[in-house]
Amino acid sequence: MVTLAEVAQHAGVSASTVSYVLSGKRSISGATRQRVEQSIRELGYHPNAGARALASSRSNIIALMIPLRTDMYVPVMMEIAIAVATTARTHGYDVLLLTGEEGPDAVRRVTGSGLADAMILMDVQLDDERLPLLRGTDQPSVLIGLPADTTGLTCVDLDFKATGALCVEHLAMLGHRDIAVIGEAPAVYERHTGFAERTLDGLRARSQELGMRLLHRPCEGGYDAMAVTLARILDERPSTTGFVVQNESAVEPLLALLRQQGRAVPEDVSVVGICPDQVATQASVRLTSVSIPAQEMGRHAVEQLVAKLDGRGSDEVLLIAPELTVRTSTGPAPSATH
Amino acid sequence: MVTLAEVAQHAGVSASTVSYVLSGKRSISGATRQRVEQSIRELGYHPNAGARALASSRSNIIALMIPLRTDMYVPVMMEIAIAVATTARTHGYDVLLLTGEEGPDAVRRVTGSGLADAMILMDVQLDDERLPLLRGTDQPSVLIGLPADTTGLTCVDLDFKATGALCVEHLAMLGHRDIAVIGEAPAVYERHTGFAERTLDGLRARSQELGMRLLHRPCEGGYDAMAVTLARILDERPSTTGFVVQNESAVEPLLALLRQQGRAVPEDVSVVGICPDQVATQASVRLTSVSIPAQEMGRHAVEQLVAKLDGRGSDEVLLIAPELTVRTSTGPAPSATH
DNA sequence: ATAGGTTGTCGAAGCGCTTCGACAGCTTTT
DNA sequence: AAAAGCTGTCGAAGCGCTTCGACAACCTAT
Repeated sequence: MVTLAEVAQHAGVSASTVSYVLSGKRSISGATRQRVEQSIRELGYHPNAGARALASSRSNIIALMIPLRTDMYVPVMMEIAIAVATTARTHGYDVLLLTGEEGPDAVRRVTGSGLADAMILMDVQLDDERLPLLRGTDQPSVLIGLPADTTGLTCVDLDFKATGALCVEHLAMLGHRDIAVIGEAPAVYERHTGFAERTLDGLRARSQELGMRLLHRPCEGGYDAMAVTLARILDERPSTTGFVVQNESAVEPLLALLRQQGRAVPEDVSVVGICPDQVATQASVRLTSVSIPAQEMGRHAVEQLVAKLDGRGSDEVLLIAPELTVRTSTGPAPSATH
Repeated sequence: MVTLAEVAQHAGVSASTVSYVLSGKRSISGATRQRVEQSIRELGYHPNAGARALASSRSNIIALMIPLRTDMYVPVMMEIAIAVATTARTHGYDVLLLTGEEGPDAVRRVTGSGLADAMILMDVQLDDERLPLLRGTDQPSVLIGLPADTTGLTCVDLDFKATGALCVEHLAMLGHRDIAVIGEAPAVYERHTGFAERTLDGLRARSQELGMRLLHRPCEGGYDAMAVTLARILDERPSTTGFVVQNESAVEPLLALLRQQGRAVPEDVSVVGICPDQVATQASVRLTSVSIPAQEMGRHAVEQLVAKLDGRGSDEVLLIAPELTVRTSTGPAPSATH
């Protein structure tokens, strides 16, 4: 293991000079810099992370807490995680992966031990028990998702309320009057996950404003659960012509079931998805959808954090405006006179 | 920030004693231990990770390198990552998330800087460029996946060759003679990903032994790609009655297309999947499948690594025996006289 | 009673780095 | 020509922990 001191000796300078070459915190003459860089290369020197962390009280690590359960949005989580890791590297940070399992203890542990300089939390619940800890520490953090009370917190999320409204508007514009929402699994609502409730708010508020009738049914993913849910919906409200699907693992089952029942998409019923673009374009019908900007959220979260660590940046809530892409799963409502 | 020294003072012992209480590396009297533990609790002490790493040259971190691209097996990757993180925690380790993006450089960086004590590599290619580096260092590592040459390496993977054979055997037993394999995306084969080729080996070898005819076609995920591939297969070999699907994002499209063409599953054609159980049970037909034991692989990888770090353990290749679960997507081949 | 073991604790050295103050050698200002 | 300001470099202190050797204090055996 090559040390700073060895590099210094090899280059004929003092240890501190090498350190300053590395950090750029003091000016170094071109000649010296080159000599040092040459030695670093020749010796294959890598700064020791532990020593660096100890001396500077900076670990250059960002902790990312992902949910343990995989009952929703797995591809989204993965995309966010990858975006976080990639963006972090461009700023010289590495990413520590924490699972939700430890809960608040993980926050304490990471904060207390100086393992990470900052944290990103995913799968935030409306009244998340980790929040008091975040507020009580001076370690920067960013939430991906929105809790009930955001004071003193920095958050990024898709504007799910606007998303709900946008879906409704699109269907309204096409003349649909009775619409149904295929929601997330019941468990997601039970644990009060912000995005699910906010979407519903948006859907309800806008459909009321527009004089539409809306049915909301939670639904586990998969074919069987979807079959039951769809039957119930069509039984209760046979006039339903528009669907908004939030649970991405219900998308394909819904399309298959509709087909099976002889309901053509988009001629007889329209379907709008809230899902990553990949899901929308790979479905059996190219889905009109509001995409979930996973990458953007991950990237933004890291950049906020880096700004804070550099003393710039501040607490703020960024709600990304939803964008609806029209594909081939939505069309004019079948005329009522038909 | 509370330090060891403060705890020591508070408990009326020396710093080293506190350290030994924490590590258990020397025997400490019950009375002293309790006093120290009490002080730790009262002061809310957390050992500083950097200092610990520096002094002990152990970071208690395991690096996990996941693939950057998400063109395959996203849920599997996620499950492995979560299993790794969870298992690592039970052994006192944290997990550092690296993306494949940096390639071999990441290995050098982590090894050189002592950021992590060990690494787990996923998405290993037959002739992976990271392997020489692993062999050239004394840092323990485990591969999830199998390269061409495993000398000096520790690997875990599903026995994909046996998996291929098992799928063929199952279909053979049911009387199928002409079978088709829906493979991974062409890109996966182009970069020589071990598991894809090994599966194919197993499929080919066993079908030849059993006198079956086999067609293999790579296939991107999604409905459109699957439609093209299926049409080609049925055009070339209309007598095909058995399908083996390796690309999990082709499962549902295939089922939908078969249904659409009036081919009943399992009466007219049988389908075997190679995918996580969740995919198999959530499909529109409950899929007979060989499951991918993501959790088991993640857990085993960590345990191997921990064993190595403790001086136990050795290089070995663990191929997990495949298990085929019969569900409702396979049945006897339609009789030839029909 | 004495040599030889244990057991529990302490002090000090050091892990490899960052950073602060000092200062020599310049250049610029007055 | 002296004062003032830059630049580039160095030495030393110290970050918070682990670990090694030392050594009291006690417990066996002989």
